Parts: sequence; C-alpha cells; structure tokens
Amino acid sequence: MTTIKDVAKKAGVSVATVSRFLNDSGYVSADAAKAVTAAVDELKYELNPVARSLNTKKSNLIGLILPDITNPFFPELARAVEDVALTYGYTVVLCNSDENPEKEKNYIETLKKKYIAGFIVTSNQLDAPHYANANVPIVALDRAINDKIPVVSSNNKEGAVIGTNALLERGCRNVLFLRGPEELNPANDRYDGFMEAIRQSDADYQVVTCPFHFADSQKVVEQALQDNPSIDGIFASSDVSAAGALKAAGTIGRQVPDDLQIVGFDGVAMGEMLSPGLTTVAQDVYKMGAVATRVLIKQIENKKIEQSFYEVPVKLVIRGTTRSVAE
Amino acid sequence: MTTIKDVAKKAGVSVATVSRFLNDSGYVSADAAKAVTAAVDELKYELNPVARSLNTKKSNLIGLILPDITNPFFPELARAVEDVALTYGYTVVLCNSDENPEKEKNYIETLKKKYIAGFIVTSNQLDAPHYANANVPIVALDRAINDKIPVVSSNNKEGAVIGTNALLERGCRNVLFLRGPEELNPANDRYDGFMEAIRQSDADYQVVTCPFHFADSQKVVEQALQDNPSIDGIFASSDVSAAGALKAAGTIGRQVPDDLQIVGFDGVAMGEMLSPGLTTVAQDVYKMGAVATRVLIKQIENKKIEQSFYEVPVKLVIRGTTRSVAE
DNA sequence: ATATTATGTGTAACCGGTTACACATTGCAG
DNA sequence: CTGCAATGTGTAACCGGTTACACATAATAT
Repeated sequence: MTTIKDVAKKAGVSVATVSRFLNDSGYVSADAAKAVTAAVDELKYELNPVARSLNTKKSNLIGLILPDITNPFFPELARAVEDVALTYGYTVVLCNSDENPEKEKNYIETLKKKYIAGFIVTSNQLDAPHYANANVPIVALDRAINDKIPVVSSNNKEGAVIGTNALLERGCRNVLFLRGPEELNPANDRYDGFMEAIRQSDADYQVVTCPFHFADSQKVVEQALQDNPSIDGIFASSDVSAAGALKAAGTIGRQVPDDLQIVGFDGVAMGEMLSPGLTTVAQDVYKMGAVATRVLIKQIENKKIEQSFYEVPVKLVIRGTTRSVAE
Repeated sequence: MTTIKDVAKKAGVSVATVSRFLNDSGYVSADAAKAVTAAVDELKYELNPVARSLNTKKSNLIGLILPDITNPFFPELARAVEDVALTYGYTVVLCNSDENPEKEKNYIETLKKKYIAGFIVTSNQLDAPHYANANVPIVALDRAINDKIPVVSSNNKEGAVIGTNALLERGCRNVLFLRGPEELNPANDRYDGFMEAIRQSDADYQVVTCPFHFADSQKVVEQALQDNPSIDGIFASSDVSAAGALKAAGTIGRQVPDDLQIVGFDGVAMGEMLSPGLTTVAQDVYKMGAVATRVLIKQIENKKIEQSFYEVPVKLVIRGTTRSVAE
C-alpha cells in the first residue's frame, strides 16, 4: 500500500506539502503541485480514510436510523439517502431501531465513536433530549426534535385534505377515516387534514384508530362496515391500511368502487398491484430522502442552511378504488 | 475523551498492559487486570475503533451489496443481515449496485480502504473475477462466484417443483410458466424445477420469459391469456410477476381461482394483501440473510466454515389464488 | 531602504491505539 | 545449583495521515 510518505519522497517534497495539496489547505507552489500530482498518479496513491479520520475526528459515514427497513415506506427512503450520499462521497450505515430508544442511543454512541458525520433519523419514539445532545449533525424526518434540528416532512395535512376531498367530490356521503397511531406526528397531521375537509362538507363521518398493519386494519374495517352499512367511502391514513380495507370490503361483499370508494396515503408500489388499483395520496418518499440527505450534508460541511423545515409536496394518484368525478 | 493513556496512568500500568488486557492478548497478572478494570470503569473508557482499525487494518463494518433495496425481496434480507450483524458487534453499510459492475467495484474499493471486514453480495451481474480477487471475506447470495466463496441460496429448484405440483394437483391441465430473466441463476433453477415437474405430468404447458416487473408481467400475461384461453394455471417465478398475472386475469375477466389458478414465488408481504391472497412458494428470506451473515462472520473471525453451500428450504403458502385440492 | 505581509516548505508532534522487543521474575527440570 | 521455559511488564516504534510552528523568501507598503 502506498502512503503519503511514498508520494512525498517521489515528488521530492515533504508529507506536509503533499497533505496540503491534497486537502487544498495552506500554500502549495505550482511546481510542488505538479510534482505531487505526478507522484500520486504514478504510484496510484489513494488516501487512507481511517488514518485521516483519526486525525480529523470526522468520517464520511452517514447513519440512517429508521424503525424497520421492512416497512414498505423505508426502502425508497433508504435508496434516496444512499443515492445522494454516494454523489457526495458519503457512505450509509443502516440502523433498524424498532422504535426502541435504547437501540437508537446505542447506535448513536457506537457510530459517534467512529466519528460518524451525521444522522438521518426517522422515528417516532425517539429520545428527543438524547438527540438534541448528540452534538453531531442530524436531520429528522416527519418529526421535530428541537428547533436546531432541520425536519423534512410531507405535507401531510394538505395531503389529507386532498384525499378527503377526492372522496367527497366523488359522491361519498359517509366516510370512515382510518386514523393511524396517535403517537405519530404525521398520522395526527393527516387526521387534522381530514377533519378540516370533512367539516367543510355536510357529509357524515366516523374515525377509527388502528395501527398501520394490514391484518389489523382489515379486521377493524370489517367490523366498521358491518356495524355501519351506510359507509360509502374510506380514507385510510396509510396504504397498508387501505389494502386491509380493500380486502375487508371484498370479504364483506362490498363492490369497490361502485358501492364503496377507498383512498390510501403513502403511494407505495404495492398500491398499483392491488385490484382495483389503489387511489392514494402519494408522498414523494424519494424526494424526502434526497432533500434530507442534502440538508444533512450541508450541515456537515458547515454550509448555511436556509430553513429548518422542509415540506415535500404530496400528489393524488387516481386508480381504481375511486370512481370518476360526477360533473 | 479518555484514552488508553489515561487508563494506563490511573491503573498505574503501561498502555501495553491495558491494551493486552482489553484484547486478551499476551500475559496480564490478576492485579493488573483488576486495576485496569477499575480504571476503565471509573473513567468510563471506551476504546476508539478508528485508532484500532488503523493498526489492525480491520474494522467491524460489513458491506451489504444488493441491486436495489427498493425491490421487495431485499428489505427483509437487509433486516436479517443487520440484526445478526448487530448481535456480533458489526455495523452494516448499505450499497445499492443497480446490478452495475462499476458501482460494485467502486464500493468494494472504497470500503476496502476503510478496512471493511467483509461483504455480503447479492447480484447477478457481478464481476466474478473482481470479487474473487477482492481478498476480503465474502458470502454470496443466490450466485456462485467461485468455490472459495460460500453461497447461500433458497432451494429454488425444489420450490419450483412444489409450486408446479400445487397447480397440477389442483387440476390444472395447461399451465403457463412465467420464466424470469435468463441471466438470473435462481430464475433458471426455478425453470429447471418447473420443467422437471411438468414433464412428469401429462399436462400442457408453455413458457414465457418476462422480467420481474409488475407492468411487464401484466402485459405479457394478458397477451398469453388472450392467445390461449385454455390456460388454467399460471406459475410465476416471482410474486411481483404473479401480481401482474393476477391483475391481467382480472382485466381479461378470468375468475381466480375458479377459472384460473396462480402460484407465485418469493413470499413477499404484498402477496397477502392481494385479493384473492396469493398462493406462493415462499423463500425464507430472513433466514437466508441471517445464515449468510453468520457464515460471513465466521469467515471474518477465521473460524472454520463447514460447507461452502447453504440451501435454505422453501415453503408453499396456500392462499386464495388456488383452489382446494380435489381428492 | 526597511518593515510588513503573503507565499511556500519542512520538521516533528499528534490522533489513539497495537505490538515487537527487551528486560525482569518465577517455577521447574536436570 | 544452573538453565530454560513460562509469566509479566514497560518502552518505543508504528499504523497513515494532519497540522502547529519555525523558518525562508518574495512582494508590497511606508
């Protein structure tokens, strides 16, 4: 392995000069620069990042902390993070937290010892003070930790308004809202959006809380549909719940979309594969990940961050679980 | 930050003794051991992994190279890898290769500079010689690189036999096999399994090659079904393709499972959410990941590896796209 | 002409560990 | 009693970089 000393010798300068040249720090004459470039080329020198880290107490590792990569929301996020990290020369460490604050803390401590450059955090159980005191750049997704930590989030409330109106415009008079867990910020924003939209109409509605789980949602919806046959629209605050609702509708013998319309929230790939295809309020998850990563890298590189709150727009994707709009 | 020197001073011994104690290398007297333990405790000393890496040229990073975490097969794999890595004190670096050999090479080079401990590789385009010469522990998934590199794989051929027989036993007389890309090893094994099973029956069959993509599969199946209405069973070599087939069946007006039965391969979560639920040959993806990681860590820690080929069993999951077996 | 300042470079300390080697001791065999 | 192996410990070199500081020279200001 060729080291900076080899390069220095070959170029006929000191290691300090080589280092200064490579890091573009301090003065280096044109002659020296040329000699070093040549030596680097010839020896195919590549800097050892570990040795550098030991000195600078920095690395180009980014930690991505998320509850569970298995949850269909996260792979795309991870993909986005990895893509932009790669362009900027960073490497992504995957951390599944299971929403467990102990695990999160543990990752933070472990990775800080490796001089991790920063974290992107998606979590709802997160131990806010711990993050606040982590003393390392952080960007949060969907959840404010404190006002120093930038947040990127979908426009959940507006998305819920759009989703609700989609049902209303298509003639729904009694809509069931599948509310997500109350600990989840985004779920609450969606609830607010739903309430705002539904109150501006004269439609009936009811709200049921259920976790973002397929089987649970299916059960809950079956029950609700049996108890109240006049429900003619369901707005689920996640696609997985919507899938559960769709299945429940099938089981009970309700025709979607003729007899019952369904709108989901998230825009995961699965929505397309259902029959009928799921109409949904799609988040631009990739964009969220990309924005979060860029903001994080800006922070890492001490560039100014213009805002501390980034909202990514949301889009209604119409598929088969809703009818066409009555004019 | 407390260093090994602080500990040495506090314990009244030299850094060498501390290091020997911490690494359980060389001789350390009981007295010294006690003093060091106490000092470590008191100072809350934690070893700096970067400094250690610089010396030992080893780290506890594991690289997970896969085509695209967004592909529903991989999150669960990643999860398994991360879980077992964590128990053994390793950290996982996520690498999306897009099946691009250049990207793969690049990751390998970049991470080797960080003294990565080893790689788990899932790829079909992989540059075999490059891996073979990487000079770092590797475990491959689903694809043999050379006989020195252990492989873990599902029992694809047997799975295909089971899946095919599931259709045959349920009365299918004309089955369409959706063959995956020919570059993919597992896809070919599945093809072999299908052929073996179908030839032992007197059923008609046809084979169509199509990528593991929803929309493509849907299109291909629509066409096939229109061209040949006597098809009464479809065996798709991936669940995503099966989902496409199911959708196509719906579009064309075929009743599943009464009129047409479908079996997929993979066992991704989505299968359950479809209506009817997808009968499929489920791989134990989590187990594959876990096995691969354990084998890798054994390699890393220079323990003997018993075998170089690990086959994870596969299981038929019966849901709604197949009928009950006629007695 | 002299004082500053900007430019350019090398030496050596340092980051926080590991480990080769030298130097004790102690125990036991011959 | 001597010799050699086993046990125990410290000093200092080393891993491969970065950077403070000292020093030298050229350019500019006064």
